[in-house]
Amino acid sequence: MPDSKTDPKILVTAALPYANGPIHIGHLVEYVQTDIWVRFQKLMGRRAIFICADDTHGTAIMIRAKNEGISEAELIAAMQQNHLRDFRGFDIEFDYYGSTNSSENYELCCQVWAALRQSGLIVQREVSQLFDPVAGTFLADRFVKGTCPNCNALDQYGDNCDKCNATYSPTDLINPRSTLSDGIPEVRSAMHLFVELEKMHEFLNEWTQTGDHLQTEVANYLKGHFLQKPLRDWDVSRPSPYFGFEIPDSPGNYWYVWFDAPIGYIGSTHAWCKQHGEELSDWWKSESTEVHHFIGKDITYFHTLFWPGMLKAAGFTLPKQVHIHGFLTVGGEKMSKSKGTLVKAETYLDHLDPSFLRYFYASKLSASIDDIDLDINEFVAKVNSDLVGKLVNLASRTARFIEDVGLAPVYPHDGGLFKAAAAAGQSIADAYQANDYARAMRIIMGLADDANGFVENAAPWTLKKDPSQASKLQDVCTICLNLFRQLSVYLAPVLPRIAKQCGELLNDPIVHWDQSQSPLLNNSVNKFQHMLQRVKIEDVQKMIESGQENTPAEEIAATPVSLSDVAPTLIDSGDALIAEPLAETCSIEDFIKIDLRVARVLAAEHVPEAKKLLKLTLSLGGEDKRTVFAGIKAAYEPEKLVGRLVLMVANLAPRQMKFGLSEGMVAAAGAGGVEVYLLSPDSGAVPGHRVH
RNA sequence: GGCGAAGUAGCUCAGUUGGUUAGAGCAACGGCUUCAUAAGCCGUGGGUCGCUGGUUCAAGUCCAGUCUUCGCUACCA
Repeated sequence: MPDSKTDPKILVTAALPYANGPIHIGHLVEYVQTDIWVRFQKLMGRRAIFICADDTHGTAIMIRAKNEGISEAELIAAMQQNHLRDFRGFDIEFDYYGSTNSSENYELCCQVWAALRQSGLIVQREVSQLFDPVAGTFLADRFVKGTCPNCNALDQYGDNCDKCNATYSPTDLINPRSTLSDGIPEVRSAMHLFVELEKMHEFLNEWTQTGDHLQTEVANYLKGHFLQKPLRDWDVSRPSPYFGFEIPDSPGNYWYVWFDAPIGYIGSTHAWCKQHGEELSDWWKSESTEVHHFIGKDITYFHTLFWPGMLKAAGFTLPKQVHIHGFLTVGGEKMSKSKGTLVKAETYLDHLDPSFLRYFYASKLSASIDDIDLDINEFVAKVNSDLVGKLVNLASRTARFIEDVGLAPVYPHDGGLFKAAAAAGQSIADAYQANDYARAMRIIMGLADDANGFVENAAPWTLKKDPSQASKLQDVCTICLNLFRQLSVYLAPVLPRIAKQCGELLNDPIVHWDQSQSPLLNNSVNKFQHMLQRVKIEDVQKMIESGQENTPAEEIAATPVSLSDVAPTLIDSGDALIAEPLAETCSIEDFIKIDLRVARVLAAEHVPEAKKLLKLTLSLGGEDKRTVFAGIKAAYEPEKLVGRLVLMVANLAPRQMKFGLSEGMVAAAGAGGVEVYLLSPDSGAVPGHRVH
């Protein structure tokens, strides 16, 4: 009977996926990484639980539900089913998968909130924030530029000055401008609640810089970025309307989604506890619990400063470690929808075996926060060569020789192979524990090489031809299958399906790491069945193409039945609109002020020092030529632009940029970066035509 | 701009506290084998360890500088 008060317990979380979209292969880096770690802990016989949930609150969910004509509750319920199905498909095995929109989570939020109040960390104040009347939104500091009030440097951001390092409020800027619309922001005020994080500065300094809670590069990042100056107050409330939990002692205000999302780790644990007759305090207020968070580097700030601060203030168990990973790139580039490389979990599963991706990720993951790259050729080579050629082949080439007689009763002489591989178990385990799966895979595949070399020398196929060698044949195959089983144990965290198949082949389920330390004898051997198909590069290409061809309408058809059931009229996703809400209504007079013209690209060139800009020369016909700097470098090759027609804002006031004077603006849609799509007129339009 | 990280064979990467002719896998090439999912085994070729300088008996490994690449740059979810 385990004593939950004193036994060491390991609580593992992965970041909560946002209920605003499906899981894709980028997300899966983290869930696979975490799942491997948890499975490893369990295989070692440790008490570990894997807790996760959907992150369900916030403006984006609210707007999406509205656009789809369904309630938020319906939206997030459908999305959770979608997520759970994808995770199951990849053998991600949660002990509990909840929702931040649960009664348990609300209860915990209230607890944490009360503690923050009690510690005197919450302050309330009117926030005078710049509001962009053109874009119809409040402006974050980075979206306001103007003249530094301290040194009068031009073109400085709303929070601090590059030139003199002064920090100030965006409302202090001289001649502020919205970078969204170039409109003149106006000051509006609203009541907000803040956590005074600076009061925890000393604690956070110590927690982040000592005790191995973080990778060193992360600790350095925090030190260099945040901890050298006072920590800003954290704005944790949003005024109505907002989809979330209303703050009990502040009616009309809601907790900002980033407040209740991490508390979802605890809320979800609470729900699990109720199911299993456990006490929440044994897990989240206990010296004997190790809390491990796995996250991507994009949310470092929240998990390494706000979150430990909140936990500390509320008296919960602090994380033992926050394990931070990098992003996934495909073919060395950021994943992109238009290139088809932003592959949804569901699309992947339509074409390929989940074990491939689990193994591939494992072979690339280390404790570093560097990005990992999925190169299609490497993926195919690795899976076929390592998994099929080396690993599965061991069983495939020997099992059928001893289907009749089974494993030998005594472990034969194998030249020390099994013993050596058993000894390697410790370094493999160490590598798993340290998140260095790549190292673990290297060691394991080295052992598989040795095993295949043994088969080659022992040549069971020759022994088989001589009936007097039957016992020798049984010995050789017993050795080989035991080496295979040993590797299957080592790989069980990564490849649970192979472990299961190995257990079935040899009539002995793999349940514990220690099974790698002693051979299995005297068991019958079942008829060998293929364990993994080889992967064909055409299948991978088909997967990419099918993602690429997905028009928005098809995309909906590919989303779960439950979602299309509740929103049958859905055609396009609301993502784009959510990302950038509609601007304020404008009059026809306002619109007429903007003179849009068709223009031809006469020349296009790179600006060597600019990260994002291309220098374009545009013709409006006749002698009227304009130089325009456009932020489309990531999306377009200059050569391919020359000659084509574009739309330009022809009467925009010229703007002095670092690299020269820009005399207009080219019209384009998309989120920015690689996702930029220039607009073109239908054929017939000529340079100089005005757009009405 | 600031900060963080990386630059080692064609590709992906190992190289512990500085110590013999710098390693692995994949790819290439040559041979062997046929039990196995055209899998396996043996062997060969290929690197002035980004560049420059320094410390040292000794540097891929430490120090300084420099170049290149990538990522992050907070009230975004």
